[in-house]
Amino acid sequence: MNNSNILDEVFEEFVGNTQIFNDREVLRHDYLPDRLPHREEQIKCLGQTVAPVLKGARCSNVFIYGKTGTGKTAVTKYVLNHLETKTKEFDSPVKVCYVNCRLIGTEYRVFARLCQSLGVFVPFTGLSVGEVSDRFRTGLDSSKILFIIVLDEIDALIKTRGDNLLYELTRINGTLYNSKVSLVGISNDLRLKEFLDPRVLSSLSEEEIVFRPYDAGELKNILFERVHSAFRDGALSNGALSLCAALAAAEHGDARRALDLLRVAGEVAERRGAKVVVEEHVREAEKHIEHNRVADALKNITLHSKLVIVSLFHLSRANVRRAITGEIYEIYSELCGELGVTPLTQRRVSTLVNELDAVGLLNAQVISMGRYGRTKKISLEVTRTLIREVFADDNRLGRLVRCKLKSLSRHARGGS
DNA sequence: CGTCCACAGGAATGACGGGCGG
DNA sequence: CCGCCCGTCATTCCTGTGGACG
Repeated sequence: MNNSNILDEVFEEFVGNTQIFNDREVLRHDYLPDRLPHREEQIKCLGQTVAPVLKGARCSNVFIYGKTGTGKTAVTKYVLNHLETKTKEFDSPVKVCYVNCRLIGTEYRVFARLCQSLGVFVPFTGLSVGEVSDRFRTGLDSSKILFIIVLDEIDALIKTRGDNLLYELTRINGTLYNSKVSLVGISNDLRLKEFLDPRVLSSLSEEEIVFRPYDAGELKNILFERVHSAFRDGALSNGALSLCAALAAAEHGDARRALDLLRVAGEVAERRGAKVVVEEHVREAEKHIEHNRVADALKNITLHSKLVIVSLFHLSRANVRRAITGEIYEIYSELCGELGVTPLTQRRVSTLVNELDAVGLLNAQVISMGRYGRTKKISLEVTRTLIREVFADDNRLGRLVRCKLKSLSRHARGGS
């Protein structure tokens, strides 16, 4: 076969590939469609709540909650986008600022973000929180507006930083003369209320909107809405569509998940050179997504967290299914020795374990062994094959994964 | 029924790299 | 340049505790 034949094949394949998608962007979960099925009620409710700003009055604070992928962010953005275009029509002094608290991360940066949206300059570090908050306050008051602040994924911020920020924001109106603030808080966690100061809670939830999970039928409709623009005609089988909806419904009623499944299934089909996306591609997509999620998580943790994982890897290889903190720390220390790195304290490793638990790379449970103390039983939530695969690229870690450990010989017998 | 293990996990503190305003 | 503050990571010190064992 000569070279031009090979190229012909490659090109042929690529051209064949375009059979599946029309526009895959439509399937991204951050894509904002112009219709949001099964959320009419919430749209109406939020719309009614914010409407007063069109007449120059402050609107009530709103507290929105529901699990991931139930459309909270989409509905909020949808309503506020429409509100903003309306305000231009009416020429009302309304401004909206959307903040994702999980990405922004700290109180300081939230204030910085708010300042930035008002055109007030603040350095991204260097000032005291009080200073930034003052600048925000004066900047806000002098711009004479109705300011709507959307705090998305508010639970992430509160769990790590407390409700200080919310407390200040809910009270800020008392110190303003020319401007007013309204808050829209969005939380994935229903129990968030328990973490909040009652005063903050009552002020924040002047209005409440609940987003229930979608059921399989609703998910199917949501997907269906986007299928026409996303896929070529006939490139998606009905079975594949239903399966995506069913799988996502079984999990949390998570639309984001359903969209991801559908998009990846399409990509799988494309790569296989198939003309139609079928159930099997969806199953494949499911594995694919999970695999990537875990591999990414493994890559994006610090060296010491990786060493904790490698410790568990070795224990699990020696048939210790559920290790305890002490065992892990021992092996971890040895691994550090191998690398010539000074080990962290057990206290620190303990919180690393908790963090890894939260990400889902391992499972940690506090248990009491009575006479023999109180500790955490820790087990790996990742297959050993995947760990080998991910760490193989890394020189040092690859060696650690392959090597034999002295301290392990003692545990090898014990088992359990 | 008390003891006591092997830690859990909170609080205080510090080192460090970044960046301020004066 | 200085003194100050930030967030992050880590250490040190600490008090708390479920339940098997004696």
